[in-house]
Amino acid sequence: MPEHSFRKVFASLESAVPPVPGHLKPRKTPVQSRSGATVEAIHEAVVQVLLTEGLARLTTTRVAERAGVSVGTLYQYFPNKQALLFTILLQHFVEMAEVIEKVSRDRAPRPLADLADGLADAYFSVKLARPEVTTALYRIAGAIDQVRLPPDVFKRLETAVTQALKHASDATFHDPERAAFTLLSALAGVARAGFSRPVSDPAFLRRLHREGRLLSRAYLRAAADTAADLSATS
Amino acid sequence: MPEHSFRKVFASLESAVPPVPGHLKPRKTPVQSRSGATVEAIHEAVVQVLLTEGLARLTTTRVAERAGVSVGTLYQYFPNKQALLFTILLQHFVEMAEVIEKVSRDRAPRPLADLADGLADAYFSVKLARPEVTTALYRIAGAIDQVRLPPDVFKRLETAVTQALKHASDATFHDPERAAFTLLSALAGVARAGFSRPVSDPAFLRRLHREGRLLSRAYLRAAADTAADLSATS
Amino acid sequence: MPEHSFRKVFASLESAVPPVPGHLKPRKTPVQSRSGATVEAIHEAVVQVLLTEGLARLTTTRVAERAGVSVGTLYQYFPNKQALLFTILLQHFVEMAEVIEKVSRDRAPRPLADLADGLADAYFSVKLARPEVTTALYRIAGAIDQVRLPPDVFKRLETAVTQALKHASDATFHDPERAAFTLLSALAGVARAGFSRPVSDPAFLRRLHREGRLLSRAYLRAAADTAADLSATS
Amino acid sequence: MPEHSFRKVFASLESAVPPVPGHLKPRKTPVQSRSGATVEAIHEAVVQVLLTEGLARLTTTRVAERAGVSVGTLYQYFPNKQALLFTILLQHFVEMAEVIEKVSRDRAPRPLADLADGLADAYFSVKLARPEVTTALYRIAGAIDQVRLPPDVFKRLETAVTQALKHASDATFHDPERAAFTLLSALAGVARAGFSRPVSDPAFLRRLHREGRLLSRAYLRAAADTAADLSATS
DNA sequence: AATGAATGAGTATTCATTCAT
DNA sequence: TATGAATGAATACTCATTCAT
Repeated sequence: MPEHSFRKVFASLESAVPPVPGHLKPRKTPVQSRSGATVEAIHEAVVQVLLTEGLARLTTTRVAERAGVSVGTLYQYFPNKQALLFTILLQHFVEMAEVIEKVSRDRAPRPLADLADGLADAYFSVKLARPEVTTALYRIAGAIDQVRLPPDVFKRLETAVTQALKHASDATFHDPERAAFTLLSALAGVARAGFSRPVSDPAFLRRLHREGRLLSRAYLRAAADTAADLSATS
Repeated sequence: MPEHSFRKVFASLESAVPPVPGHLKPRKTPVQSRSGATVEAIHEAVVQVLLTEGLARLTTTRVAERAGVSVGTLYQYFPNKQALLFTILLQHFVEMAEVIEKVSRDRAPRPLADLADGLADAYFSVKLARPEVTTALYRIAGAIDQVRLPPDVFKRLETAVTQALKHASDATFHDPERAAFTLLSALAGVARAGFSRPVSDPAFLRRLHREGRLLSRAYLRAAADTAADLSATS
Repeated sequence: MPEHSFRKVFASLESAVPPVPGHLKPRKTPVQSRSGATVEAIHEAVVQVLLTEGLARLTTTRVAERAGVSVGTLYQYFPNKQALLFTILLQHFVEMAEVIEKVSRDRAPRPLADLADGLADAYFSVKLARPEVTTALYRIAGAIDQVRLPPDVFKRLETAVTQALKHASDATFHDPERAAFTLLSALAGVARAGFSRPVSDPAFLRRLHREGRLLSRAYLRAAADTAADLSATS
Repeated sequence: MPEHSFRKVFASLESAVPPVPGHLKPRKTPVQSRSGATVEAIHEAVVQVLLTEGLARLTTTRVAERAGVSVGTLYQYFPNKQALLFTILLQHFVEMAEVIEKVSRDRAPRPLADLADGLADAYFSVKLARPEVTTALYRIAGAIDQVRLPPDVFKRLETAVTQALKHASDATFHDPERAAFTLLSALAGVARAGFSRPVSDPAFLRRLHREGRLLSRAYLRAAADTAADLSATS
């Protein structure tokens, strides 16, 4: 019985920032086709500028330029610079959550080892989908961590993993939230270290993925209520 | 035989930046006691400003003020603002390396489980020594991820862990560098996630540490050459 | 015989700006009822925005929004933002002139005291009709004092007062323009001071009016040709 | 017994703004001679830019340029643009207050007519001292009236006039504050109207002054507790 | 050595105005 | 005619860095 649930870690973030900070919401919903394209172009421009110029040189003007629009237009869709970064980070987290949710959803319980692989695969599939984008995201992270992402996003991720853990056919978790937190953090650490390099080498990234699997399996097996103990009592 | 050694991960950083970028070296070596005190005061001031004001409000003038010296004096010891941040980060890494080196140095080989705990303990002992400082360091990280730390520092850390792994009395590693890299990255991920919160709760930090141990033991056991173990049993 | 007529004061403004600056004229005369309504709505919107948001937040977009039309439409009726402010100020002056003209028009000569009261009453009746509008107008004043109102407007006001002074049955003015100028300026000063407050208190405004009367009577009596009267009696 | 003293007019301003708004205070007190000269140069530059370019083109950069310093230096002495305008306006009011205080201070009671002239003379002496500065001040007024001058300044002015009125040897005032308010407002109106012209003609300004005297005498005589009534009772 | 005043490039953001639809 | 998305010039303010004293 944990005196301080890991769920609190994320919960504590909630008080600091309202669920969806008003000043970070897009100003207008892009309904017209042109608008949609513009927003997309700006998104991509942020990534490009981040990759080629770095966070320090990421100015609103530069992003607009790269996107082929005027600053004014940029500000029509994003209330401020933070929102620019925020959006692409948020999008990434949502993507991640969706993929992880799939691991256990609509599926029969599976052996823990399978789940562990599934989680690692899900995690790295998103990270590896567009390596440059992932790299760009790590550049951003520091600049955002003040005005944090809406805690919902974190919670959703954590919950997705927690759910997956409950789907294990051959293991139970005393404190699944804690395990979910640690697993996610560890995978994040490995991914971050791997992507914190100017260039991403495909072969290296593949190995990174494999290490992630190894880590996932090993940690989860260790964190589960040891079967050994249970069988011993019988 | 890895087609792409993990050592390369850090080595690849070398090309981007000269080993010890000249413009980040302290301008004068603090030989006099007064100078030493000044540098120390500035160090501490950086941490304090970071903690109380945040990265965005960390200006050279403010740091100088807090340190009780003039900006001019600050620039006598640090060539630029980057160097200011750089220095305290570097110091942290050196500290970390020293502690990890102690794990295996001048010691007889030990069981892997012991080593795993020793490494996790070493890692968290540094992180938990001054939690606020650790928090401050994570704030910085993003800001200097452009001008990276000299790869030596990373390599030294990685090497320290690698050496420790070789000290295992009951396990061998096919690719100890890889294991060292993954272990360090995973621990870093857990620590980062734990400290990326406005307030650090001692109880939570203790649990973080315990999770680190669990992770360390589990991963290392899994990463070790299982084939050897199997042949031993036969 | 004044070596420098007070009429010149306003006349001197003429050289600076063409009588009715082309770029401030409404673009189209609102002949249709719909157009008339639109212009009226914009007028009112300017006042409302000014009152609720302040001059600094008076943007063309905001005015259009408040008026329930698009910016484009606004620009169909007003060539630029200046014109927007200009128009409502102009309207106010015209109103004022009309009311003051009534003081003496189609009326038999009256005692100066009566006229003085009449002028003050006229002046304040306009200012007090919609106190919030008056307040809004003072907010604007500074913003357009560059591109001044067409001097005609001032002249018309001054002339109206001058005419009234000539209607005095018991006094003559050596330089009625001068007296008109001073009286108008003084009343304007009192009104401005009174309205330059966040909130308008009805009781206070009533007293303001009374002071205006007192001022008007006192000044006009003093400014009238007392010498002539005295010599006449002797 | 007025149900709403005129003193309230100014008092009501007090609640809106703290006596000396922190963000308008000069950042550093100019102790060194160079600093003093710099501040003075900036002061003068504000006036010059206002006169030659107008309020709309009064930018901090432009002022700094005109003053022969960098923007940075300007901001070393003035926390923001408002403060720039604020300062010269404040200075003007202080000057005005000082001159008006002299009218009655250290003086034996005098006839009301003398005092009236004295007040008008004081008022216009300040306005006419540097006509261009006065003109510049009127341009500013509009831009400031949001963040008002510290009410102390107004009160000091009002008090000075009130005191003077009490020094009349041949008249008493039922509500001297009210009279002070009206007189000041009226004089301000006349001055404003006179200076709201591109060019100031000395001859015209002289006449303005004379009208001010006339107005002052006439109003004060009328506002005083009528001697007629008193003599009537005797 | 120390100081801190001066510098000025750099940046986020606004808003009047236009014009294709 | 009406719309409102797009434009981009303009501006207040900051802060790393220098250098005369």
